[in-house]
Amino acid sequence: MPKTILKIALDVPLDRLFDYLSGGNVAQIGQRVLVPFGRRSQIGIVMGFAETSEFPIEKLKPVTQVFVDELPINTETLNLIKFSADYYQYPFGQALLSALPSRLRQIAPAVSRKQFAYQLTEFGRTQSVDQIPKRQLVTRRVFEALQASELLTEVELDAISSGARKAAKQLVLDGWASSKQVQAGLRVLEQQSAIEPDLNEEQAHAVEQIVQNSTEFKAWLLHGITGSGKTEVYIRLMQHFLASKDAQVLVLVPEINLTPQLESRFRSRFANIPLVSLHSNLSESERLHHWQMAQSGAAKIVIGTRLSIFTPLPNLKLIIIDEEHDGSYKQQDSMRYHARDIALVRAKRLNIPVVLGSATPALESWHNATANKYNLLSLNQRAVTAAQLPNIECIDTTKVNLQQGLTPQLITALKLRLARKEQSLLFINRRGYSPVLLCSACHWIAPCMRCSSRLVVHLGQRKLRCHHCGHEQKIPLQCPSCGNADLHPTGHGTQRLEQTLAQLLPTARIARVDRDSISRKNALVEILDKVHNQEIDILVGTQMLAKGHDFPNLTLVGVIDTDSALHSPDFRASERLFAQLMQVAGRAGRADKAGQVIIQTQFPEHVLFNALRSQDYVSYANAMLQEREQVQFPPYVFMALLRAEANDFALVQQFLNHAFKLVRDLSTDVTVYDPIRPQMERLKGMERGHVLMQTSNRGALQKLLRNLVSQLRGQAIAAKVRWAIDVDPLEF
DNA sequence: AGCACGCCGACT
DNA sequence: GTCGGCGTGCTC
Repeated sequence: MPKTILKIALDVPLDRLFDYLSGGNVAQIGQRVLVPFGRRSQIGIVMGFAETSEFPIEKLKPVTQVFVDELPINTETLNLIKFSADYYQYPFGQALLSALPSRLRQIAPAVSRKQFAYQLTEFGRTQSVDQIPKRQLVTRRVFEALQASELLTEVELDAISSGARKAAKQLVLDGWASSKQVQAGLRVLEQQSAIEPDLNEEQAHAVEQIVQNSTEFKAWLLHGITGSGKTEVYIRLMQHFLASKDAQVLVLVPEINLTPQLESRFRSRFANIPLVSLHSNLSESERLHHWQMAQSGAAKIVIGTRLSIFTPLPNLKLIIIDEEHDGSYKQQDSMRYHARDIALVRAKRLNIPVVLGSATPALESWHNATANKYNLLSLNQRAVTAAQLPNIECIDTTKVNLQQGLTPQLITALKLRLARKEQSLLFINRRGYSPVLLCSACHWIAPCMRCSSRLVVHLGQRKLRCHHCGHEQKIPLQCPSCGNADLHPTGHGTQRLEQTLAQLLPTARIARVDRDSISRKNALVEILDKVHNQEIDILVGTQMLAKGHDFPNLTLVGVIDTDSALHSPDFRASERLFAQLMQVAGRAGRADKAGQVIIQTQFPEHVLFNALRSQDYVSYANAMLQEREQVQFPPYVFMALLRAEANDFALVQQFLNHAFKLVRDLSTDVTVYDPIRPQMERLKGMERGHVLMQTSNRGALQKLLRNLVSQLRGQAIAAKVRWAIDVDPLEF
């Protein structure tokens, strides 16, 4: 009996596979297919074969099309996604399809597209670069590259410059070059790799340890203070692994902002090794192309954001997770996975090493390191030996007269840098002009109608804006509550700080970096270039500035207001704040100049600042862990949230009460708490609530969640609210 | 999730 | 008389 039935995963919120007749088509596991589903067509992935079906055989439909020209997804990737879907209580088909580039979710064959490639004509070969005007730099470089190479594809041209395609087209018009269509591939230009810096003893030790254990699963926690040269350790490791034929390395980075930076550093050091990036700033076709290069094994280095943890990589030999503590590794909608945790699972299943790098490891990771589940490697010296640690001081804002929110000490320090022609960075985690619009008469505050939040004043556009739902409205001329015309923007945001500085220090050249000023595609790169060229004296910005950027002439970092995080009800707030402040402090004095960090706070004696002043992650982490253990918080217990939202809170409450009772009856090993409302009670017009489940027994929690989800799916009330399970939640 | 069917209220 | 509201049910 031939196996004529295909078991197919579809992008539907039903956690099962669907049976189809193969219809004579030959398909492999992991292959993409098109099938009829209800009245429409759907893309599916073949997950298995069978001879019989539980479903009435006469109702089975045949698959419409098998995309035989595409590589099937390998079983390692399928199994990893299956594990994730089970662990995070998410329908497998949806988890699988959402891990693919969007082009592969669309109903069209996605064979690698054709692209144009250029070569010199007979005439072009007789020409010299000196005939091209010196100012047409890109054209000159493209011409030289064409001289050096037989054929250059568009992707290869992109590596020269963003204007290189245009220059190549012009060369065709001039008769110097010709173009033709070729199958998209991935070659690299022959060029010299950048010079290798020497490693210090700690770096060398770290590399050696991992290299000596390179063929088995081990989790390495690379704890290195800012400037200690973690990236150089990654590069040496990659060199080692990539030396064996076909080997692939996956590097995860927290945000797209950091991708181009690391990408160019890797490209300069791995000039002849094919590298692709995977992040949401790519166009759909770029994303597909890069993904397919990874899947085929052509790309040896893959650098990407969290979603790239699910990329099929046939010869994966090493996973590196940079800034492993970063919260953006956790997806906050649909399947709420943590890319770092999935990376650990993937490495373990492949029996390969995984390296977690951070200056301030997540407490979960630190806990695992101290419990010897992870292997700890410490980098305590700054890689540039002359570089000194910054001097950190807290200024008590209750004891001095503030000038527009700035302490005299900070202003003096800023003036000193200006006089010395050194640069400063002011860190303030609030976008906009001021976070609150306040009525001086009745103390009315402009609220967001759709969220339980306040509207932020944006003076530039003369608008009030909600940073949670994006709602915008005009700034009212009088108080809607009492009619008073005296409305005050209260508190400080980046825009106001920028304005204040311009008044106080009229000679200073100031640049602001936040989501508003960076929305244009190359804006951040342009500002950072200006900083490097000493065209900026003071940078004002949000946490976007905290990460990765290296400014040798920056010697002062000011932190304006972080007190709200000190007393936040979120038990992870202080961990996050500490990591953030360590990171910004690390921006100061990276080269041969000692840095100064000034923190303005009402609580200068807070333990967090004491730890920060001595740059002592280890003691602070241990102290935080002790606290967590006493009150039984993660990592000492495992948590899961049942989140729900609806227009009408009564429905949410009814649903959560029902779920609460279910959980109570389902498991004795898991503690369940009464439904409560999250910090953001209302978001985008939806009333929200959640139920917290907690246990020291991960297996019991998994079992409970499986039962809970299957029971809830049948309930009428569950259809009236939007609900989701969040395993190992980061936000409450 | 879509997309149907289905049974009740105000409109050309 | 029908257009359309969203409840309910199904998809191999």
